[in-house]
Amino acid sequence: MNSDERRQKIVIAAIEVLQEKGVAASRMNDFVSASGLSKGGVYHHFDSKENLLIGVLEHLMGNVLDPVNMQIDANESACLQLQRMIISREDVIAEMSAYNQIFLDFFVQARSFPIFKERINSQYAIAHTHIANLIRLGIKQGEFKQDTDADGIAAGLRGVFDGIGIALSIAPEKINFPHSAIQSALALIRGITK
Amino acid sequence: MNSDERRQKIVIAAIEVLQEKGVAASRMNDFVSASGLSKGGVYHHFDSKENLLIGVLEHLMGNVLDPVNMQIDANESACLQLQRMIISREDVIAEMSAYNQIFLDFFVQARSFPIFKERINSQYAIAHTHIANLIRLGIKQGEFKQDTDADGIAAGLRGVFDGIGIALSIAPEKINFPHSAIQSALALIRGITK
Amino acid sequence: MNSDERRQKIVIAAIEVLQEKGVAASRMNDFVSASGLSKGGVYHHFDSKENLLIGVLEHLMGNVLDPVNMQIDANESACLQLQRMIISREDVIAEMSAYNQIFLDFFVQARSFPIFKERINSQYAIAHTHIANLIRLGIKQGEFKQDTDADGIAAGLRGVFDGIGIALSIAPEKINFPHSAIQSALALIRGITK
Amino acid sequence: MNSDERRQKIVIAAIEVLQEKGVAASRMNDFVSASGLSKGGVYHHFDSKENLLIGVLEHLMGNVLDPVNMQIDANESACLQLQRMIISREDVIAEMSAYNQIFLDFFVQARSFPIFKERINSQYAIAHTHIANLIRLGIKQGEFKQDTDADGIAAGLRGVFDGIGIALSIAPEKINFPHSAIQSALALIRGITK
DNA sequence: CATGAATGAGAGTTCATTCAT
DNA sequence: AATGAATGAACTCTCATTCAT
Repeated sequence: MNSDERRQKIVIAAIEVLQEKGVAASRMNDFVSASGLSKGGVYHHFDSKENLLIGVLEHLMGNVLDPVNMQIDANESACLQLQRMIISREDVIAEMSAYNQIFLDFFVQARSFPIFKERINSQYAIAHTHIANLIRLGIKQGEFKQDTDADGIAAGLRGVFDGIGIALSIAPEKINFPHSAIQSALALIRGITK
Repeated sequence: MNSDERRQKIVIAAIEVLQEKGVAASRMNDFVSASGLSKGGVYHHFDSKENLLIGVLEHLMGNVLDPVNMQIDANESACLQLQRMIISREDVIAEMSAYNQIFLDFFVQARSFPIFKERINSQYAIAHTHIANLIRLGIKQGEFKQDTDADGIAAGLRGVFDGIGIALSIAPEKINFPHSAIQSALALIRGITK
Repeated sequence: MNSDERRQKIVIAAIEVLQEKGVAASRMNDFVSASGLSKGGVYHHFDSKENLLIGVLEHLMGNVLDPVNMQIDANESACLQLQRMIISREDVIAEMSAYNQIFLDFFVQARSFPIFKERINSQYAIAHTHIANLIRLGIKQGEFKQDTDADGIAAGLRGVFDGIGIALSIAPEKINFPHSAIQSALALIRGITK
Repeated sequence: MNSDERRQKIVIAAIEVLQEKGVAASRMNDFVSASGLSKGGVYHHFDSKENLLIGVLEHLMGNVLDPVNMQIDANESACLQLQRMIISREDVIAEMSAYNQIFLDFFVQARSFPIFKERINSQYAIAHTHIANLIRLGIKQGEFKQDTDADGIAAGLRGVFDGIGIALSIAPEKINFPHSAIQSALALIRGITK
């Protein structure tokens, strides 16, 4: 098994640990046990816990979040583009359900791990700016109300998914995921439509 | 100073620490320093870090979240009641802005502190049920679309506030809090209105 | 209640704690709670934990061990004097049963509390010397075997009582206290009799 | 050095500490210093102080107490078997002299460490039952007096050794160990012989 | 490449004692 | 005399990281 494959395996094992225990409560030993390697073996591939967590973050961001179409077509309805983005991602969102808590966790931990902060922020900023720009396009096109707070609504849209994630972890029997999240997001967009 | 006053002071000092460092990175020594007491002095009032954090949680839940009107008037417009709840809480929400991150943090940490989970869940469940019931009332009254997913939208509403909180911590210059959160929430409600 | 009475009450409450928890595991707070006074109240009467324990030790040694007749009559059978000492103390021994563990505990702890050591040793030495002298008298009188190791047998006699105490705490259903202890002690004396 | 060897070394170093300071006054740091390892090094092999003490207890029980012949020959004189057991163990007893205090200490501490209690009790019960059974055999064979209290005498025999241990720690100059203990034990047996 | 024993700074907690009231 | 909040040194234990093998 080559080095990249080993790293991949360690990261995937670590994700399982993180899902079960959360970022703050996961210990290097937990990652080591889950990896099936020895302590030294893991450290051979990731020279610190921080770097392993960054590896996890990049794996998640690369494999789960990446395949979003970030192109804006200024000549097409912004509303349709937003809806398409949300709906087309139904499968991605379903897949994300398992990782949603880890993401939220990384977000929260980012405050005390400056290196996470940087990476998460830039990733977050890209998505946020993309959505806010679509909303601004919609305002310009006259589809959305003139007084719409593009950044506020963009943040709210993101929050809808986090909120569903939280609700899922508290009362899973009440939440139909990802259907609920998509319905809430679409309702939010409807709410800013003229 | 009597015991209740002192506990209150310790909790308030701890909240400042938590705002700055987050739950996972806050050490008992930080709480001790912030309190102005000695280590033993703090332990005299809270016999473990966990209990101090529970004290913080209860203080926040009692003082910040409590004063919400949980009465439902079945003869009044559900939509108006929802809007009033959101708008009337603008001052509470503004005050909460400072605590929003701590709440989210507690949510995330709840996985590794089962005692938090219990308390947060029950509090969360109360608010969630209240909002979902209002939405159901609106559906019955014919104000909201018949196919509205009451629990999903209720979770989404909650998420809007969390999402704004996250956005605030990442790009505070873009977010006008609490205005953005309220606008997003109102838009979401508009989106389910017939 | 005057000072002496208060001290007495504190000591008696402390003895109950010591019986339940043992010397090493008993905390000043336990003594305080048991006394019914406040922390400051107990410290008013005993200015340290060590002094309180010494108070307990002296109470036990004065009230439970004191009333032994330490007179040796060189003209009377040493064997009879020894037997009388053991038998006449049957009631004291029965009463002691409750305190036996505390005594043993103090003996063992004496190693790390030099101030106990001194008091316990002197008390122990008095009893040991008395018994050893009676045995020596018996050797001289020709009642006991010439090669009897007076100090060894004296220590063994003491040990019989400690041993019964240990057995009591492990298998109380098998031991008829103080009968067993007295029978063992008498057997030991018989064993050195010509 | 492999794990078993290291554990052994740590235990042996700890025994020296316990001999010097006693169980209650021995700190983890003392065991750490004595071991020559770091704090973490010791904790790598024993995950708590309690487990290290259990390791000590088992080492002592396995290495010092184990090699007693626990066979009873119903066709041989019980008295001879008892005497042989005591005398043949002279070397073991001499070796035990150094450990006797630790044993007694563990007995006393057993009250506050329930896990010790269990292990000590079972070990104690085995030895006690063996001796009591030998005494009962002697009664049946007509060697010992009919009214002999087998459990009481067995406990007394054990006590003789503990008592000598106590006397040793208080007045070592007077006690010829293990000779005294053996003489006392033999005298006790003689005392129940017809 | 891989192992796992070892490190040590620092975490949470305890507890005899003090002292303003 | 009595209170109990407060002190702080000392305790047990944790855990990311290192390094000889």
